[in-house]
Order: sequence, then structure tokens, then C-alpha cells
Amino acid sequence: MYHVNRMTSKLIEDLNLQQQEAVQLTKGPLLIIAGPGSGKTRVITHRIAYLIRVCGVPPRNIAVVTFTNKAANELKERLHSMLGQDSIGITASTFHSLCARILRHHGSKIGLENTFTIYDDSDQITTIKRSMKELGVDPKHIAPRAIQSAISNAKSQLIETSGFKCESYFDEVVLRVFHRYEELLTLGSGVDFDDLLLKTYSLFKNIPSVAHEYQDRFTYLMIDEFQDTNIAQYEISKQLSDKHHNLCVVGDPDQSIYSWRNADIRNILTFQRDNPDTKVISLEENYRSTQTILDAAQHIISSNKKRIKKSLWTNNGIGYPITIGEGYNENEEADIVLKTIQTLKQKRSILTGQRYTLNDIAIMYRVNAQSRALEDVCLKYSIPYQLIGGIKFYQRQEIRDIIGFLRIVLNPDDDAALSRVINVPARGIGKKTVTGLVQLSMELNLSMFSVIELIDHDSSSEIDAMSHTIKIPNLRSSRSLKTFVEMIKTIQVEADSLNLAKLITIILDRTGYKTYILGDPDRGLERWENIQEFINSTESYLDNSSINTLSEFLESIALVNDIDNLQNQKDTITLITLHQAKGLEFPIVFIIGMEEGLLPHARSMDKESELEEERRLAYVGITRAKERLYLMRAFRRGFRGGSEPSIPSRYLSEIPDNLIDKPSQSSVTRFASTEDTELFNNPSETAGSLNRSSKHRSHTDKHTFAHSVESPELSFRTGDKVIHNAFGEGLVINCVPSGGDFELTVAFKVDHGIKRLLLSLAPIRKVK
DNA sequence: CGCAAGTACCTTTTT
DNA sequence: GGTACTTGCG
Repeated sequence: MYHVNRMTSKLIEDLNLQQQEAVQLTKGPLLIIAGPGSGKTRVITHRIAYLIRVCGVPPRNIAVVTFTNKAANELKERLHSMLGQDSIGITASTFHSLCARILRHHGSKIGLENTFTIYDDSDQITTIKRSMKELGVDPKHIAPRAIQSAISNAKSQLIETSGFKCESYFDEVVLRVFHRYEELLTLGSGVDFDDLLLKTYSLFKNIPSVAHEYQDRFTYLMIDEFQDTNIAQYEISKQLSDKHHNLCVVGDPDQSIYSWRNADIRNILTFQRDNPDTKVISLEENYRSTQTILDAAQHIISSNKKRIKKSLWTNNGIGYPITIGEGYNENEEADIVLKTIQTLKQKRSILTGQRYTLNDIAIMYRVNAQSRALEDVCLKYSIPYQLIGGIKFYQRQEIRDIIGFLRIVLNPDDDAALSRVINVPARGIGKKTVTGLVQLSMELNLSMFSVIELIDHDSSSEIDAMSHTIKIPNLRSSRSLKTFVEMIKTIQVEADSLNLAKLITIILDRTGYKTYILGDPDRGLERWENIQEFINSTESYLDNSSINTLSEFLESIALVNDIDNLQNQKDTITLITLHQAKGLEFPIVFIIGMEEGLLPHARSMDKESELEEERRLAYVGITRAKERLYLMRAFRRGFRGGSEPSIPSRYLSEIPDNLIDKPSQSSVTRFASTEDTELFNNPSETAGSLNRSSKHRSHTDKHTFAHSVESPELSFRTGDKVIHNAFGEGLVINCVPSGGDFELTVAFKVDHGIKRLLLSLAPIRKVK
């Protein structure tokens, strides 16, 4: 008993009261509302430690489901350092990985091959396009993406074709495509992301013995980021906890940012309704951010009308004011960010007293495309960066091709993969042949691979007889097809006794892919290096050389995002989308593109609910910052090649003045009056948010932020109108000290663009 | 059939 | 600005 108490107190001594309660309430349904920076992960790890060390629960009976694999891995690491050997056996994974594993074991009971292929986003689109083509649905009339999203929406609510309700013409089209899409998936033993959940749900529902097995396996279940779960995930957690009812869900409605992926925030309410004995604990002390940052975040989020009020507080100091920065366009914006980073490198953290490192810094943005300007400038300033997301490694053509071959080796019926690589490199199987093949496969209800096999041993005339309307590939094409199938079969036979690296090497060789890649004089070498890197990534699968390894490997590729593989080793800044930043924290955060149309995004401006989700996204971004926060915007932003004026985000005006350090007065107005009268076409935001004076500036911190330089000896300031002897009229958009001199950045009218000038040398004078 | 050049549409966010 | 798909020629 003494031992237990001592263990207990050791585990919870450094937790606050709410956290302690959350750790110790192990039985029955528990809802933890965890504000940003409230020590949520600590609660989860300590709770698990408590279950194991104090309650004596065997590790293998505990499961935590997280939102990303990265979160799962971090959790595992932390548990390992806390519990050592005792952490082995704990399940920590995403819903999708967990379901994939369950289906590999038991999928056959609901008619799923255990070699099933997971179709990623682009495979889905390919398959949907194919379905549409077969059904004569014009992709110009109805976007494949729209259909995909409708299907996904249905599936994530556990609605299959049979239960799909049509309320419009569009729905009817969707349903027809949905039917064919499902047939094609079944034919190719493929499952999409939603199927992983849906099929696990039906497995549990239809085969109770399997459900019982997992109910007794995971007697304690925790779900993280519960606000971002969808109906299917909710129902699966219900199924899993239906026997022991020890289900703990952790989330924060204010950080719900995935409704577009069918996450349903109502799950939190449903959870309480379904489990009337739910205990609710709120974690409201923030350990992460300064008072200023937390205040700003709270002011923004409190503009949301549909919201359960909660008030976070912190014992942390006031810290620095939030800096609002403005650039002329996205390049200027990026330039200012990087310049600021260079000065920040000399500064010290409030918390640790240490110099900041690049790892302390993140630049966040709404859309991936925004990273481009940043990357350019990082290169220019030689600042190493880590780009999270964006063009993912596995999305590269050459990598996808090899994955395609691997998928066919594992599952030859995988039509999506087959179509991709059947003629790569060119082997005489052109568009016409493939079309014929697809038609045959439709007619015979066989996978493309099986059809080729048929052509192969029957003479082609027999198939002709079976389906005389179909044009049989000519002899030359048949030979090419046959050769291809034989090649795959040979590789398949060998695959069983090879490790992955060897298998890939053989594929590269036999398929002629190596020659094909290296034959490209422009990008050949680069692509070959990517392939080498890909081969290296199979290293951890070396020891086990069976076909199961291949299946595991492909699964991890399909489910594991790039973000999961990145290491924090090198000293680099982080470029990341706001969505991906969820759950992370950095001492210094820049959020760029604080503009109407970007944050909130133009596509989210029609509906109030979407504007509120965008606001939550801003909230998530801001609450990532521990010490310093910079909110950036540009006056003009590149858009599909061109460039358009933009106005400040409405969310900026929701931050009280006294928390903000602003760029010098009314630069926007001047900018607007000289160049972009269109800025005033939208009257609501401009005046309110940017022209407010900085009179409430209460912080004493000396900022070196480019736009905030206000030295008395400086005769030019941001926003000043100038005349240059050669370039004519322009506007000062930046002014920084530079070796006893000042460097002005001036935007001149149309022909001359942005110029950097040294004050002492430039033939320049102020106007008015 | 293969390749080069041209066009339409585009991405908001990701397991 | 870039890609994915189409067209047209050799």
C-alpha cells in the first residue's frame, strides 16, 4: 500500500489539480477538454504510467489513438523514457494504421484479401475518373474531386452505396459513380482511407467474435484530438470500448480544424449524450505561451459565436508584444521574415536564457504554395530550412512509379498501380491498347492483369468470341502485354526470397526503369538520387524478407506522412502549414499571409461556420508560439501568375492594440492611395485594423523588426512617398540601418518595381 | 505508338 | 506559376 501511494505521488507530484484528476480517473468514460499548452501530452503519458504502475494494467491492454503518426511516435518515445521496458506493448497509433492492422488480420472474414492495397488520394481520383468515363459522366461538367469528396463524406459517416440518399441530380451522379468505384476497388483488392475505417466498423459489427477480441485486448482506450474525429472513428471507438467502457477522450473544440475532412465536432456532445456518466475535466492553465500571446489568442477565438466559453490563464510573464509586419508582396514579406530571423539569432530566449537556434523558429502559412517565396529567400540568406508537407517525397513521379511496381508485385489486381506503370518506360503498350484492356476488364469483370493472363494462354480469338463488341488488341500489343505480365510474374516468384532493397534493384533492372531514368539528361541524376534515397528508406525492413514485409512497407508508405519521418536533428527553421502545426510549439512563430482571402481563405468566406473554422486555425497558429509572435501580411499577393492587392485579415483587428507592435503609421493608406485604389473596394477592414495608432504601446522591449525602426535621426520612414531621379515616384516600404547608413527599399511605379537603395548614395528626396 | 507542343484549370487544409 | 490532360505530327 505504501508502495502504491509513493508511486502515485511520484507520478502526479508535478501536475496541477485538474491534471492529477485526469490521470487518476481511470474507470469509465472521461472527457478531457485541453486548451492549448495545457500539458495534454503530459496528462496522457502520466495517465498511462499510472495505469501500468499503480493500477497494474498490462501495457498491451492500453491503446492511445492519435491524429498523426508523428504524434503517436512521440508518445511512444516519451512513454519509453518514462517507463522503459514497461512501455513495450502499449498500442499508440492513428485510427487508420490501427484499422489497417486489424484488417490485415481479420479482413478475410468480410471478404477482403489480406494483400489489399491502400489507395491514396491520387489513386482514388484515378479510379473515380475511370468510373466516370465508363459511365459517360463528363469530368468537365462534374469535377472528379467533388465526387470523391462526396463519396468520402458518405463513407466517413458509415454510409455505403445502399444507404446513400439522393437529394439532387448531383447526388444521383455521385451514387452511380460510387457504385462503379466500389466495384473497381473490390476488383483490385483496394481500399481507400475511408474504407479502412468503414470496413473495420463492419468487421466488428458483423463478426462479433473479432469485436470481442479487441474489446478485451484494449481494455483502456484513449483518443487524442477528439475534436477532429469523424463519425466512423467515433463509432469504432464506441465498438472498442463497448465492453469495459474505459474510454478517455481528449480534445479542444476551439482547435477543431478538420471539418473539411468530415471531422465532426459534435462527437464531443454525442460522447456525453451516449455516456451519461461521463466525467469532464478542463485543463485551463497554459504553460506554453506568454500572457500577451495567450491574450491575443483568446481575443480572437472569443469572436466565434458557436463556441463553449472557456478561459485559459497562465502564470507566464507578459513577454514581448506581438509584432505585425507588412511587406509589399509575398517576396518582401518573406524577406522581412528572414531578416528578422537573422537578428533573432543574436537574441536570447526569455525562458532558457540561451541564444535562439533555428530550431526554435517556425514560419506558418495557410496554403502550401506560400512556402515557395520563403524557400527562395532562405536560399538567398543561406538559412537552412525544413519544409513540412508540400511536394512530398513519395509523391515524386519516380518514387510513385517504383511504388507502382511494388504494388503490382504484391497485388497484381491493383489496376490503379498497373495503369500507372504498364507503359513506363514505354514498352509498346499505348493508350489504345490500355483502353481496350480496360474495356475488356469491364466486360469480363476481371482485373486488367487477369485479362492479360487470359489473352496470354487462350488465343485472342476466343476472347473475341466471348465479347465480340470489344476490339482485341492486335498481335503486337498482345505480345507486349504478355511480356509485361511474364516479367511481373518472374519478379513475383523471386520477391519472396529477396529483401526490399534487392527487390527494388531487380525491378529497376528488369523493367528498364533504371536505363529510362538515367537516360534523361536534365533531371535523370536527381531522380536517380531520389530512387537511391527511397532504397535507403527500406533499410529498416532488411531482416525480414517475406512478402509480408512488402505489404507492411507499402502500408506504411500509404499511411505515414512525410512529417512523421522528419528529424529534429539539424539546426533549421521549420516551414509548415497551420494545419500541420497543430500539436507543435515553437519559441518563435511567424504567421504569414494574414490577409482576407488567405486567412480566412477565399473558399471559406461564404459560410459563417467556415469563417469560424478559419478563426480556429488562426487560433491554433497563434497558440503555437511560446515567446515571440510575428503576424505578417503583404499589400499585394501573387495569384496564378498575376498579382492582386489584398487587405488585412479580419482576425488581425480582433487583437487589442495594447498587445501589438505595429508597423509605422498608415503605410497601407499611403500605399493604397498611390497604387492600389482597389484596396478600398472593401471598406470594412482596411481602416479599422491597420490605421490604428500605436499609442497604447505598453511594452518596453526594443524591437529590431524591420518595420518598427523609428530612430529620430532617420529622415525616411516606411510609408513615405519619394522621388528618385531615375526611377521617378515611389514608396518606401522598408528602411533598415546598414553599416552607419540606411538601406531603403522603395517600390517604384510599374516599370521599375522594387529597388534597394543606400540612403547616402541614392539620388532621392521625400515628397511632401 | 511515342513525343512535343498547347490548353484548361488549379489546391485550402491531410489520414 | 505549374501540372495534368489533349491534340497533332512523325
